[in-house]
Amino acid sequence: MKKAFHVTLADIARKLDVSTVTVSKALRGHPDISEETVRKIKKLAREMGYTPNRIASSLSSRKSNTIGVIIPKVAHFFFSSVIEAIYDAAFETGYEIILTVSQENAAREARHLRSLLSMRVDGIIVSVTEQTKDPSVFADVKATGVPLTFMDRVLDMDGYSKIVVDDRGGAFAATEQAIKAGYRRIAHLGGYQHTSIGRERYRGFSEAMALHGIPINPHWVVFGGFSEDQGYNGFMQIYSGAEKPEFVFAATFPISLGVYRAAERLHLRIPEDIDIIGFGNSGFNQVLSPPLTYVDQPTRDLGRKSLEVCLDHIRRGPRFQPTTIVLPTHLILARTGLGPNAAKP
Amino acid sequence: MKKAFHVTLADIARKLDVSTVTVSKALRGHPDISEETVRKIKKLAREMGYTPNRIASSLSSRKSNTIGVIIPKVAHFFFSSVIEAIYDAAFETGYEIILTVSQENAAREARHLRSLLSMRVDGIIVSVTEQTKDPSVFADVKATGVPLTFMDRVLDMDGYSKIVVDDRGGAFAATEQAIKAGYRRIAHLGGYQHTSIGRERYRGFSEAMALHGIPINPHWVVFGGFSEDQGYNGFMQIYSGAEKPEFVFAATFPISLGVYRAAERLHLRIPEDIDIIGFGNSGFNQVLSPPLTYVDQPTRDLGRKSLEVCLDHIRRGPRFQPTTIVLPTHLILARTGLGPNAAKP
DNA sequence: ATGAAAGCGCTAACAG
DNA sequence: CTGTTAGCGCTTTCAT
Repeated sequence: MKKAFHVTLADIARKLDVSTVTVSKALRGHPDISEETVRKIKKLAREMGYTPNRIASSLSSRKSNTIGVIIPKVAHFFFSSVIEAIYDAAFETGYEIILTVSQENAAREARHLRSLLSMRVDGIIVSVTEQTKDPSVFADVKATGVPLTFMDRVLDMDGYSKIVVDDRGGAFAATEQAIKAGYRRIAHLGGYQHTSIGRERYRGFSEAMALHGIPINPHWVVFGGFSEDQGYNGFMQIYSGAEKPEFVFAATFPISLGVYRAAERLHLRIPEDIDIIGFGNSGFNQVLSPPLTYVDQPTRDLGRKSLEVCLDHIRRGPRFQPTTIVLPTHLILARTGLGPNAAKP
Repeated sequence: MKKAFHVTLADIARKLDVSTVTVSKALRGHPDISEETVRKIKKLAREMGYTPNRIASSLSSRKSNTIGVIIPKVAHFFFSSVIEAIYDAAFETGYEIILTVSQENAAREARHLRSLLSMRVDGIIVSVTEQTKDPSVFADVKATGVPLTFMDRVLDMDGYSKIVVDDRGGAFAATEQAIKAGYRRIAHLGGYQHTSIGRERYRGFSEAMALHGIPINPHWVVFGGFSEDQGYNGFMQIYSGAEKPEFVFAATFPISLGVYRAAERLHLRIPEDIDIIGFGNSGFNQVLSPPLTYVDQPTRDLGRKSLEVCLDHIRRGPRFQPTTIVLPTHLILARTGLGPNAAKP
């Protein structure tokens, strides 16, 4: 046996003394062919171990039945959870997913985008990196006419749909919860302000502060990225100041984790010395020590909805009207004793 | 503008009054073409926004430059971490990954396998589901000549490589650690015994028990699957018996989590009432309450190595000699006080 | 150094 | 119902 062997339509056609077209139609369930022939063809195809060549089929039909996805990370609960939902939804519709991982690197993101275009995916779903500022790469996609859907971390471009969660509302609720619990010395560890979620979460935070007439201490606000290390460093920076906060609103789960680590390092007890609310679940927020109160994001809905909208765009073509969908977030209280009163009885 | 517009080699050729062959060669850096022409062609290609059509290229060249991957889950630290490593390695080599997710479902796994074959991937990496018993689906792949590499959860078939971690050694070390700490009433929450990792981890466990002359209490061994719920149920079942263990060796991280949940439910303190060692990291084993001692798996190495071996198989073709690579595991002690003596001073 | 010819395996359009 | 004719966009000989 040579390199790789595959049975073709022609192989089947020859044996049955029919044309490849007949075989093609029969196998795809085209109504043209008689039941009798269909049965014979399908049987032989199975016996010969026929595997349709999707590459040839795509070239000919000018559609690949694939959706390209670009995300910043995989090994994070949030993204892996969204991805899993996208995969489940795609499986149901028969589409295949071409996933690419930008690793929070804008240059890599751009390369993946080109690659997906090269692979002639029928649509693209992208959650941009934390560095992405230049929308021109995405503007190029427009010239190709390939539908694109932004998810969670979006760019402000028209012509494309955006599926996001209610970042501002979630941040507002978290901050307000802290205020209502009695905290006044409130810090915020946020993401970069050029990212949509970084901006929106900060906005929710500051709106809640303003509404309750609490001034924001600029030394207590750090926009240092979404990662655990950045959360750790950010908290260290804040806590190295003369004035110490008693509460932190962390913009992502990894940031929260960084705060936990920093607190341990500084021998601060949570929530007695420093209390915290995070954004995003990890699957074990409840098992952390202490359990972490957080803003829950509907990750599965995000995934499913993104794919749904993307497919819709593909099907409708140019007639498609881009939409922006904002999915609700929910504050999940991990423990009852939040607040300075509860903490220091 | 119509559906989707893409510049072709012919478009470029026409403008420059050369043949498509020349353009194709120039763009691929074929030595045939003069520097002069190459420059002109590349320049125009860029200006016209040419994106090579990989589908056409694949059909023609009979290689897709893609690797198919089948894994049981994404939203789990272990798998998402392995995947991320595969993606990084693939990015460096210019291969694209076609990831599929079986969701621990053997039927779905089989469908994904066919799909990958249809997409004419150049190689396949698979970690089988916890249900997978029938190797015939994978035997079919052999007829196609497409290289396949098993990863972590493997099937015993020859002709294919296997990249695994030292499950038995890790399980042995964990169990022995417990024994040395003074525990005797030792339970095991394991995976199904028809899976490679379920078997190997149990084997390591029983070998350690045997070596130290500790009889295995059959009521304290449950083979109930790898998930959190299954861990929870398994522990509940064990603990509902008359005799209670004082230590559990959990075969996966989710199982450990299930034990944490069950312990909380039963108002058991860890480690005072029930101590535990798990298998696999989650990224926050240290932040759990209490921190979890565990057998660490080299997830990134698993991913990189699998891709490496797969590419090797592709390059060498039939001359390739399948290998089995066993990567070392390490016991990571989360706290010093493991053991009944430490726990009850 | 360049190009003409011949397909890769399949599907769309149209005839019969 | 079935088949013929033409490609899809690219690469691979093999001439020139």
